[in-house]
Amino acid sequence: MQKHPSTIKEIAQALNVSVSTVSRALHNHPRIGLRTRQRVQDMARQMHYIPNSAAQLLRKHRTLTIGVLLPFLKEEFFSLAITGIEDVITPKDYNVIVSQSRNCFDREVKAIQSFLRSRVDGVIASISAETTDYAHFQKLQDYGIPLVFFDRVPRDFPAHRVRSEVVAGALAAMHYLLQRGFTEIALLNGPTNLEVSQERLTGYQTAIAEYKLVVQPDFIKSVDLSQADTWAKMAELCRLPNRPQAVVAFNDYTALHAMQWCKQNGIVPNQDIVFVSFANLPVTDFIDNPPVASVEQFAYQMGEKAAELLMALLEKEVVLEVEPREIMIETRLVVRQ
Amino acid sequence: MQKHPSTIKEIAQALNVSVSTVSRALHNHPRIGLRTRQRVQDMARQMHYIPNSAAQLLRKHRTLTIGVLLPFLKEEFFSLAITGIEDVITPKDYNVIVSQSRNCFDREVKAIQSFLRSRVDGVIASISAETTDYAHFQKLQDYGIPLVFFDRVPRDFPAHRVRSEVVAGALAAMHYLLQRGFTEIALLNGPTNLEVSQERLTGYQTAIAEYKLVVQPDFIKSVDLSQADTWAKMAELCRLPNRPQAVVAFNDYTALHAMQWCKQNGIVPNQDIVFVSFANLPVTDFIDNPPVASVEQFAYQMGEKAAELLMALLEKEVVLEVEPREIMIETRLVVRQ
DNA sequence: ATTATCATTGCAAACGGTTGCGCAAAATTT
DNA sequence: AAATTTTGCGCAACCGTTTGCAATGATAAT
Repeated sequence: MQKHPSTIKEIAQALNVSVSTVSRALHNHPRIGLRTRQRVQDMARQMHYIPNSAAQLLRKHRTLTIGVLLPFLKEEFFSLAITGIEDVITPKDYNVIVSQSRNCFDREVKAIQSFLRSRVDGVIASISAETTDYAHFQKLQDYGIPLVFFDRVPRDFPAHRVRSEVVAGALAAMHYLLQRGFTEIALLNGPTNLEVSQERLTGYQTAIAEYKLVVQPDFIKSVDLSQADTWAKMAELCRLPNRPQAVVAFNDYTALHAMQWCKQNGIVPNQDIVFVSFANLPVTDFIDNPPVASVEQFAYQMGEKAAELLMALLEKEVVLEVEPREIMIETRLVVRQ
Repeated sequence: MQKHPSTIKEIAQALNVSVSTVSRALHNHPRIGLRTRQRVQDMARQMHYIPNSAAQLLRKHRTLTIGVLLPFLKEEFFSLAITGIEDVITPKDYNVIVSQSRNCFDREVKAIQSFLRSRVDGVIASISAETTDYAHFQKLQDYGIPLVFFDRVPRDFPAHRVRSEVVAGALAAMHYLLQRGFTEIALLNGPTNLEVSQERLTGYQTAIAEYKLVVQPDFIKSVDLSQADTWAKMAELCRLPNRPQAVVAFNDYTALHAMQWCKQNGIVPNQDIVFVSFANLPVTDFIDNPPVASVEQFAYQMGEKAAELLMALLEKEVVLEVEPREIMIETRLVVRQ
């Protein structure tokens, strides 16, 4: 076998036909005779022909590749989402190229630039904890590259988005705690630039108002999603004269970090302080004393929906200037035991 | 701004020079005058020029893209490895396209085919639990595409590989248990097609021999790495007349699955049956009662080393027919508390 | 003044495909 | 039997870049 995969030109020579005939035969073009078509396809197989995507792009202006940008692959939420995306696009012969921002703005920008260079057909993104400037995403739009945000969608940037019903989820979480009789509930929220943080806050505040209680500003903390910051904010909470009885955490990792801190500081999680979180990731199955309840967010489905929306956008040749679509994924409070 | 990123041809027109001049100017070719070079680069910036990688590939026969194939992204071991890979290749302007086999042979083959179509420059792979046929990998080799296996390397297929010192790790794990006085130790091993399984077995057997004990075949189980199978094999182990006092598990997930089964069947993990595992993943930090010891495998470093080796292979124009290189990564037994 | 040298730049052919159009032969219609 | 349609295939341009080679004008050497 040779170093380079064979080309249609080589197939053409071997069969003594033109390259255009080979190209058409391989695509089952109806104007090519059945006989020739067979001969070409046989020869292609025999010569181990593999189409060169790059060459195809050059003519067709599509790479059959989409870029996926997300904060951390190691967070199960995102790897599940990727799987959802894969399952939608692979059957359509698309490929995905992933990049992690690791919650760092610069890396995010670099990733988008790289997507641009490889001329991805579309992008699915979940923004970093630091992102407040959206010029890099704007650039995608300017070039007409469809963009779908999921989960960590930006607050002030209009674009297609797939979100979960966080407000409802936060409400459910709060109702659960309030019904259990807790009144001192803290919110260990995420970065304020994320809409999903804002929504948690809304749900939190609404529920407190419903119960005619008063929101205590000290109980609302915003963490940058690092372990260190979560620990710091937990310390602040526990230093308050009225220590919270319960904590609603931004996600499972935040909750687990917070619970870690508790254990290291003589506070028994879910006993001294009750934890409720978002995401309900499979990893929590392994944990003996997980948050007592978690708002399931269906990561896989979010990935699926985001990919489906993107595929739909790619389908229509001209991306007509539709207003950004928003797809909501239900959430569900899962109470353990 | 326009729909398509501008091309060097457009830049050439705008400046009334030839495309070759533009191309050279952008690459700081010494034969282009300083003045022209400046004008071109300024104009390129102004017109938001982004090189088209596909077009470059066509000429240069390289995509600056590598394919990474692994079983599951959601397993922290692999997402850490990816991060290691990224950190090595991104500075060199390479991109990674990932595919999950999900331990399924067909998916693995499809992924490689897709890599081939996109003409990746190289491939880093960790094989699926099902893989015993290596024709798809052979194909890569035939086309001269460098291939580096890591962690889950095939047993009977010669290729570059990055492995950890599993035998030593298994020995350490066994020594730990034997020294604690256990004699009835089971091995909850992985699929036999994986070299890493074989190595665990070797370490296991060696240690038992060292202690003048006799290997009990019933104590050696091979699981397909699914939760269901792990549960089944644990059930078998516990049904034995002489139930094992300790279990060495293939990796953290296997251990956690096994411990789950124990809890559901009235057996207290690490008390009735002591668990030792491989990998020592960060997730285990969140677990109250993790395996008492774990053989740290340095996933990130494995990714790094694999990427470095691949880069080295890509560097040398002609991939001379060197014998497959093998890089060993140390392991270290971490005993908790 | 003539020639050799050098610094710049352009021409044109790739790279591997796709596709509109044209043309001949075969099949069909009148 | 002539006119028309259908069928099957090739020609050639093009996608965006790179690059060997030739061409140009300016400068230096003779």
